[in-house]
Amino acid sequence: MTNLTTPQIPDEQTLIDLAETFKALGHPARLAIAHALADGPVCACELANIAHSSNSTTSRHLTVLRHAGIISKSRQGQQIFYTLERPCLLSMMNCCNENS
Amino acid sequence: MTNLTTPQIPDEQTLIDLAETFKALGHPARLAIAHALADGPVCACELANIAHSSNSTTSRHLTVLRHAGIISKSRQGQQIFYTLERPCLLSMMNCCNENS
DNA sequence: TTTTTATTTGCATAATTCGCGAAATATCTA
DNA sequence: TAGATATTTCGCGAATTATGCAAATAAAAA
Repeated sequence: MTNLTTPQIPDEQTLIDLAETFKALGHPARLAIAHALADGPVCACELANIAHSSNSTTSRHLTVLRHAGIISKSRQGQQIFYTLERPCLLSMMNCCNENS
Repeated sequence: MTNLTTPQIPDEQTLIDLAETFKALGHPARLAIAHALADGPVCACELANIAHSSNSTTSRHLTVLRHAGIISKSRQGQQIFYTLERPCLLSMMNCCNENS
């Protein structure tokens, strides 16, 4: 007895977690940051330029993205490098861009 | 001279539009609504149950999703039916769910 | 046309988000 | 250890978002 319809709507906690991820991507600066990381890890200082925001604001954006599991951080000497943890991000962005 | 690296970060307006889409999906109730529409159009009255919200709140959620281009509306008799305009939504949700 | 059913909007309020400067931390270097 | 560099946290005002009730709209039915 197979089910050909769309799966049931996810349970509430799953929806909350998913919403957190989408919400994290729901800001131009954070989207720019995530996009920039598609090429590989980048340090926080450079990401502030990419986000066109102050260091403090950028740091907050990075925290939001990290809490959503979209990026991770690791120290290398004086600098902190951020890494994209969601390789499918670019295809997601493309999907949202389509006109149909 | 091909470019093997990730494309340039989208221009500001594109980022703003994309961010609006992700932001629209950044709420559990709206995510539940969008997910429910994957099977086909559903009327507003039923979506209120799915969203576990009042009619007025649900109506506002629907407006947000529609303004982001994620859903569309059409009247059928007394009811208004909403239709998913982003078939890739489910795969996007799966992407965000992966643990790596 | 009046009534009923479905949906949206105005309003008020509570909660959240955004952004930056200043202060606090952490690590490296002299 | 003292100083320089990189990053994060704090404080706070401004702007935005979320939510439900009640009123307003829209279209179908009587």
